[in-house]
Amino acid sequence: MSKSPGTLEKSTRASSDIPKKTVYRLSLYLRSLGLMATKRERVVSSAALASVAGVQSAQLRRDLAYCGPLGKRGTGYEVVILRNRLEEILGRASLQPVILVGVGNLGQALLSYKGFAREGFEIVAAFDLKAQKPSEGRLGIRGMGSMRGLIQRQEIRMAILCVPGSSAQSVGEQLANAGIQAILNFSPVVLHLPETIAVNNVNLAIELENLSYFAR
Amino acid sequence: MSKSPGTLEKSTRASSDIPKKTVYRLSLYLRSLGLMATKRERVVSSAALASVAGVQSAQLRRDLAYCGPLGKRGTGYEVVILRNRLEEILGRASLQPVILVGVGNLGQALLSYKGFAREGFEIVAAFDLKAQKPSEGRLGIRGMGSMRGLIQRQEIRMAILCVPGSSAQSVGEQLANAGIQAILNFSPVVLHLPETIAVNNVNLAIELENLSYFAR
DNA sequence: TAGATTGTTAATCGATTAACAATC
DNA sequence: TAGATTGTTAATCGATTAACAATC
Repeated sequence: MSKSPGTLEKSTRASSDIPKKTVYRLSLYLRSLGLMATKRERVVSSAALASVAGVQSAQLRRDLAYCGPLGKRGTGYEVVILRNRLEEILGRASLQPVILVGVGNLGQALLSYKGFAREGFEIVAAFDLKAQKPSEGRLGIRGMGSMRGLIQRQEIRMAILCVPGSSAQSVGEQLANAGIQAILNFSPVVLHLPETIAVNNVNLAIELENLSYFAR
Repeated sequence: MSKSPGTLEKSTRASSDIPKKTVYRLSLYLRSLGLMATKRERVVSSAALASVAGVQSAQLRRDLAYCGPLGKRGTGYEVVILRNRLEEILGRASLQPVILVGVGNLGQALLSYKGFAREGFEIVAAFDLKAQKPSEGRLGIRGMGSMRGLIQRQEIRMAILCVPGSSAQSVGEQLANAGIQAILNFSPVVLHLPETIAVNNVNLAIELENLSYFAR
């Protein structure tokens, strides 16, 4: 998933020693813990947390083992302590600046989506072939020419890629050359980039097509 | 993912005998073949097609083996024939009607996204707590009360779920009860539904969080 | 025929799960 | 102490890859 991917596996490159799939599930656990924290729940067992996150308890314990010993045998895990530890590991402490490239139909939609900000990611700039002046509360759209400079000046690490398939590879290369480390790729092609660049693919058309197969 | 997913595995339930991950990759191959067909390429080897799709040639051949013998030894695969066969298997011949539930920030964005239609999926109705009259070229938004009836009258099989996490489980159950077979779930919670319902999860916040981990 | 490439089997790899000793 | 639940090891399962015989 997707993985989904659903769906399916979607990315390349391992950075630390935590397996990619485990890292993904840590995010899942983190969200479930957030829910429990707001309900003022103090401790949670691996069985309970696993059930909310939709995994097996053995898998959850194995995943958490990568984060060091965090639970208390016979009792379970302290919700807030575990949450804080996962936030630390996933690097959620800091607000991450992100750029968005390709402001067509989907790009426009994602620009106006407030869910990213809510989770600690700020879209600091948007780029497209045709630049546009900023307007009432709307981020301006810059021409592609200024992309490289901005990435380097502001030390941006992450990009959301929403350009058409026909230009995705070339824009992906520009991003990589400018120093971008990680790309969330919504374009409908597989990018061929150096292994040091992490790429997660989200292909909405394939997700639907995939579902339609399983819906008979 | 990509889940890819990125990222991760994202769905439940097997319908036929083709593995879920293979089905997903078949969609990937289909898109690469489309590209080649427009370039008037006649035949393609497993090595060439695999490279475009970003997989190993052995994996591609194994995936295609589920679709029956399609290639010619010593030569490769005929682009158009293979494409047609994959479309047939994935059930892309027919246009699939889909409903969208939850027209908040992201739902609104997806409603205006034209990529779905381009791939053979038509959003035939949208639902939200607050109904809205249709306007200039814009689909009307119906109240939740009319959802069940419409699903059953029009025999809708697929739904895109964009409601907040707090109501996702309950709306998911309503969809399942009304006869929906497959759900593309954008809400940030794991749905607990009967195994007969296929669910693909797309969690944009987790995708970004996941990338930020690998971007150091 | 010689060269190329498929379809398929067997080997490898990695991820999930079961089981249980450690221990709170 | 008795009961519960973790952390971890070993067993299982599934998916990927390498290798090659079949064959165009």
